[in-house]
Amino acid sequence: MKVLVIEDDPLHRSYLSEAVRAALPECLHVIEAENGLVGERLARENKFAHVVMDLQMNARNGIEAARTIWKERPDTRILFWSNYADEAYVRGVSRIVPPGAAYGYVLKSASDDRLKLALRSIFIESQCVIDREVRGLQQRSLGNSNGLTDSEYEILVDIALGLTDRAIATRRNLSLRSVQNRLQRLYEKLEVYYPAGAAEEDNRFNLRARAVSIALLRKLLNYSALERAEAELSEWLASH
Amino acid sequence: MKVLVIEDDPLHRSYLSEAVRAALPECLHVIEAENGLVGERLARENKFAHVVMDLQMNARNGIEAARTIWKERPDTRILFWSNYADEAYVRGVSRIVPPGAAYGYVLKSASDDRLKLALRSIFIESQCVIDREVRGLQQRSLGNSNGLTDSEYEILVDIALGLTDRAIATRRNLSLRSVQNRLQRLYEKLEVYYPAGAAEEDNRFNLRARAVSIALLRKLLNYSALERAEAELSEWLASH
DNA sequence: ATATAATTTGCGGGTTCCCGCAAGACATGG
DNA sequence: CCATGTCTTGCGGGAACCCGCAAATTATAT
Repeated sequence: MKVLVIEDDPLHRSYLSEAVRAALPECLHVIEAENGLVGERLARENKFAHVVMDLQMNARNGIEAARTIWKERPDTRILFWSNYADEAYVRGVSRIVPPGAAYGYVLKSASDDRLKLALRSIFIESQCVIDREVRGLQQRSLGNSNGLTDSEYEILVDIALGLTDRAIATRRNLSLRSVQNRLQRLYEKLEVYYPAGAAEEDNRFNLRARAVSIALLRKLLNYSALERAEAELSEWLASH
Repeated sequence: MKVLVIEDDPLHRSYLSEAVRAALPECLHVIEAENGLVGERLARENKFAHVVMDLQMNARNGIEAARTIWKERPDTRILFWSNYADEAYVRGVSRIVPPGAAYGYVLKSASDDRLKLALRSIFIESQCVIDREVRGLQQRSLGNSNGLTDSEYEILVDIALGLTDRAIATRRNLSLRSVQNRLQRLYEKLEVYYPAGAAEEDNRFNLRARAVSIALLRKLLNYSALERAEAELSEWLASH
């Protein structure tokens, strides 16, 4: 068995390699990559079936790397090892995992044992291992209670990118009014209207901008999500 | 000499303590804190004059911690050891450093030697040591060339928080038109208008929202800056 | 002190946003 | 089949945004 470790922090990288070697004595080779780009290349050249990677990396973000790896070999088993359980990350991962693939999401704050157990479960038993905290987010985002639906999340990203209603309408093939309709529901979900005990008559807030602000503060959005969305947008803009 | 180390990642924390001990043999005690809150408390109780800390921490962000530490003892020497040189961080630090205080800003990607040299320069020689990359940002943000002035940055933060023009006007003691004036200049600086070779007639972008988006992508703003601004805002809202 | 530049403010208007109302489209289930 | 619920679309209008123009104020420099 060979395992590819993709992580840009040197300390974390060596810790992770050590953990892999300890948890998987049957693992003969542990190869390290210091960012997503190198990771993608190594995965392609050496046909790794087992990968463990960070999500937040400078050169190329973990979600991007995972997407291309999975696109080329959908049966690759990937364990995400991240500092954060931002909903933006969790959504990003859920969006790209191929049907039936085995993957895992473990927080860096987890204990040594949890990490090693996860490594064995995923790479040996082909089982999905999702950190409890992360699991909670997934559930909540499915069950409507205070979680955004896909269409609401989509339009949230669109206004965060700075698109006008009209631009969103043409991009998503909707009428102008539908876009505004979805925005209304987004504003309700995000509780933009009366920010927890404020005055009633004066709207201090620009709803559109406030929605983005709240989403960022609640970590429904983060830098990496914006970055990906921006890339998709410029792609779409190019094809008019 | 006693040194206080504030860093929430265990691996980085022990690495940092080790570096301090190696660079400063005259240092008798190295005390560790695992987040900003604990760090503040220890600094207050033990009257540390030498602190090295991370900026991005969960419980309480490094900038907040540094502000309260400096407020209580302005002669404290603080070395910031951060993963990122986001302009948002650099601005945040510049804003709180007391006049004449010795401080440093070193990136985690710097070599062992650079870190140790910085530790000695600041703690022994009382000299400021700013990473070259960070220094570059500071210069650029002072020299107007493509950098935002303080008032432009201020209004950027205000629209990122989701305030209306009117709300900004009352908060900053300006007329409505002045607010919009500043916004115009902000939009010019951020190049919101014609995004590098797009169509001429159709404005796909909502300028206000796009400005925030661009600022986030360029790291003029980040989560921690937003968080601080939000705290200040709710304080101001309370006092009407 | 006077010229020059940069900010601030008011006015007016075109555009976009925000949304109530109401009618159609679509699915799900009895 | 109809009932019910969710989603979409059009219309219309009030509010907010964006900004050109021009006068007044303030800063900066020579």
